[in-house]
Amino acid sequence: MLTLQYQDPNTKARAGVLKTSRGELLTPFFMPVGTNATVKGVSNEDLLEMNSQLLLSNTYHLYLRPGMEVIKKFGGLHNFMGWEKPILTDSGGFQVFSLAKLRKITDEGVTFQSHIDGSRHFFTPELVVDVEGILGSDMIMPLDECAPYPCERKMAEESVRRTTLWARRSRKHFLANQREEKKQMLFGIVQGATFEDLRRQSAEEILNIGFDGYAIGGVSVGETVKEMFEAVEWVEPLLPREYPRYLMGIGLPDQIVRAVGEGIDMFDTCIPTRFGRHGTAFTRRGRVILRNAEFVDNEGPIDSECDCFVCQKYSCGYLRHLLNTGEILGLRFVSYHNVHFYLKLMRDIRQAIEKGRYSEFQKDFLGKYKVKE
RNA sequence: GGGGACGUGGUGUAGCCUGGUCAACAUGUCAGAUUGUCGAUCUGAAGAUCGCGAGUUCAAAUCUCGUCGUCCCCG
Repeated sequence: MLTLQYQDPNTKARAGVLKTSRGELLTPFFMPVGTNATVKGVSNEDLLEMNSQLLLSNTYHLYLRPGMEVIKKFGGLHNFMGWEKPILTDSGGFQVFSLAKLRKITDEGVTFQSHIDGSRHFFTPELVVDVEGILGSDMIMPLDECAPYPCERKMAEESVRRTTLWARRSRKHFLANQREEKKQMLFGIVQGATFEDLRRQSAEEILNIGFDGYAIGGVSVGETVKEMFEAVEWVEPLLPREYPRYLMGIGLPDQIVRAVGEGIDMFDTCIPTRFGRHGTAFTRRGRVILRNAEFVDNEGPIDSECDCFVCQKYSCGYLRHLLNTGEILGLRFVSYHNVHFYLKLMRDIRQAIEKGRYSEFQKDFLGKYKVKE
C-alpha cells in the first residue's frame, strides 16, 4: 500500500511513502536499472552517495547468467550484489520480447532462445514468480506479453488476454508460495498497445485480480510520445489512488516530469547509463552530446548547477577526451552524472509536490529543458 | 653506378593487366538516433582534379614517355 502524503492541487501529481520490507520509499521515485546485478558503470557506493532509494534488476538476465543456483547459494540477489536497499525485478516478459530469438508464446508460457548462447528456455508465470522468489527482490513483476509496435488489434487483444491469464496465475502462485519473512510485493501489468478500449479492459481485468501495485507496460517499444501518454491518460483514472503506479521503461527527463503530473509514481529506464556510455549528458537545459567537437577545449563542467562530483571536478574537455579515446572512466563519469541528474530531478519533483506547486515546477522545467524533435 | 617495386580522401587499401557511372572499401573525423540495457548497433555528412608533367585516344586513376619521391635488391 502506498501512503499518500501530498496531492498536488492543480495536477494529478502525488507524493507518498511506499513501505517495503527493506525500508520506506518516498514517491515519486526513479529506479536506476541494474540489469546484470549492477547499474552499469555506477557502484553501489555511488548509488548510496547520490541517495538512490532502490534499484531495478532483471529476472531474464540473472536467470540466464549466473543462474539461479548461484543466486540461491548467495541467499538472494541483495547478498549477491551487496545491495541492502530495496530491489524491483522485472519479469523477463519484455526481454523475451526485445532480446530473445525464436520466441514462441502459448498460454502455458513462452519458449525462447537465450540472446547470449542460443540455449532454449521455457518461462511460465509460475516459474518467473519462483525465480523472483529466489532473487528475493522486494517488488516483483509478473510475466506479461508485451505487444510490439506497431501492433494489429488482433495481436493486441491476444496480448491483453494472455497477460490477464498469466497475471491471474502469477497472483495465485505468488499467494500460495509467499513466505512471510520475504514480504514481496507483486505488481500487475496493464497491456493493450495503442487501443483505448483494450487499455481500459486490461486495466479492469488486472485490477479485478488485485495486486500490490500497478504498472503500465507495453510502452517504450517504439510508439510515439503522444501514444505513450495516451496509454497513461486512458489507464491512470482507473487505478486506485492508494496503490503505486509504475510506468515501465520510461523515460526521458521531460517525459518523467510530464508523467508525474499524470499521476505516475515509479519510473525506470536505462537512458541515464546508456546515454552516459554513449557520451550524452543530461542538464536542466536539455541533453548535451559531450563527444561533439564544440566541447574539445571546454573547461567548464557538464552542468554548472549540478553538485555531483563529476561536475565539481572534471571539465567537458577532459570528459570528451575520455569518451573519444574510449576510456572506461569517461563512460563511468557521464553515467554517474546522469544517474545523479535523474535522482536529483526526482527529489526536486517530490519537493514541488510537497509544496503544492507541481504545475509551476512542471512549467518551469519544461520551459528550460530543450527537447530535441 | 645497375636492377626492381610502389605513389589513389587524415590513415590503410581496392580499382590499373582487359581505357568508357573522374572514383570504391575499411578506419578516422563531423553530426544524429538510442526509453522494462547495448562498452552494442544504426542513420546521415564532410573529405581524393588518383605524386607531377607531357603524349596516345572521342575518352586516361587505368596505356606510353619523362620527372620527382619512397622502399627493396645487387655493386
